[in-house]
Amino acid sequence: MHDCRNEKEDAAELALAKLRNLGHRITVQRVAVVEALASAPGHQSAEEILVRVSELHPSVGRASVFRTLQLLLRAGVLLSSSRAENRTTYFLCPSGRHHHLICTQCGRTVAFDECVAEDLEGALAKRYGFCVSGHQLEVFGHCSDCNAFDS
Amino acid sequence: MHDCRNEKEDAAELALAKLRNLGHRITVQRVAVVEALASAPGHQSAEEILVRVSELHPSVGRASVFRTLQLLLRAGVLLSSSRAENRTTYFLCPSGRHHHLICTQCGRTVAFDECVAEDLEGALAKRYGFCVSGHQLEVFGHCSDCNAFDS
DNA sequence: TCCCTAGTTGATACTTTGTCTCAACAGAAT
DNA sequence: ATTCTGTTGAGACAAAGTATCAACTAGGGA
Repeated sequence: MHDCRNEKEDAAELALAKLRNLGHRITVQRVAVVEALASAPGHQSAEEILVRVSELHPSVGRASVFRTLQLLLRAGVLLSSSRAENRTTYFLCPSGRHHHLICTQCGRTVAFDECVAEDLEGALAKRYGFCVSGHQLEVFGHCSDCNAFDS
Repeated sequence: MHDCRNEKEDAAELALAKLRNLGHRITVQRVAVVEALASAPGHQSAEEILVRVSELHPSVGRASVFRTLQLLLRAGVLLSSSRAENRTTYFLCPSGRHHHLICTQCGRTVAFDECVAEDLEGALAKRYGFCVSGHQLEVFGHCSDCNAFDS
């Protein structure tokens, strides 16, 4: 349906464009972090990102990686979950919409596409004065493997 | 509309009942953690929970608190967010459904009630073989105060 | 009631994750 | 070139969470 490599490249470009639009400078460090995020499929932990960044650009400091992650989170192009994969993970998602089905037993995570909250965003924006930039939906439960061991 | 105190008591009782039903023992330590979670409105950080637990029951160890939090997460009665309030927070929610509007700038968090994913759960259960126990929707954006400073 | 045993605990050391500080540096506009 | 502001790396620090293991206990059965 989609070409994953192009999606990833788009995600990286969109993320950097968003930073630029918000008035932030595009530095080699920030590019390295975004490329690290885009270079792997799925969610990555902090440690995985640190390793990838230091492979791409060894001189980038640890603090800059975390600063960039925070910046991307605030810009709404990066999502994080402390439940997926049973550790805190990051996922580059410039669309600001990301949905997962997470097994609370084994941490197995499945992405899905249905968007259920588009309509909601307008209503919330009006009611609370929020300027909505995206959303994240996590559905919890037990996967088929883990169900087998349940009572 | 609702009586908050009763809601909180219900939440604590439901949470403990869920643990018991899953075959876990109800110990004074676990009761203390659940009561600590239920004793404050809104989200609490790990440190706040640790303080409250040690007030309620000073002999409860740090490891037991985190073990109980993990147990409650897996049981589907506790939700956590690493974005709300700009730190990792926990929220006792036996219904398994919890929704927030989070300002990515200042961390301000507003809860809302609309449930948009009920229909989705059945479809996901069927498609992926998941036994769904709940979901968490987080909507990101800028609150009215922070909008004032945006370009 | 007492016993048995698997489940649970506290203490503590450890790891991971993330933040802070500050002097040095870099980009863009003058 | 100068200036101003945003950004960086290093490393100390803090917060959050995990692992280990001997000791303890809840709760079902005898």
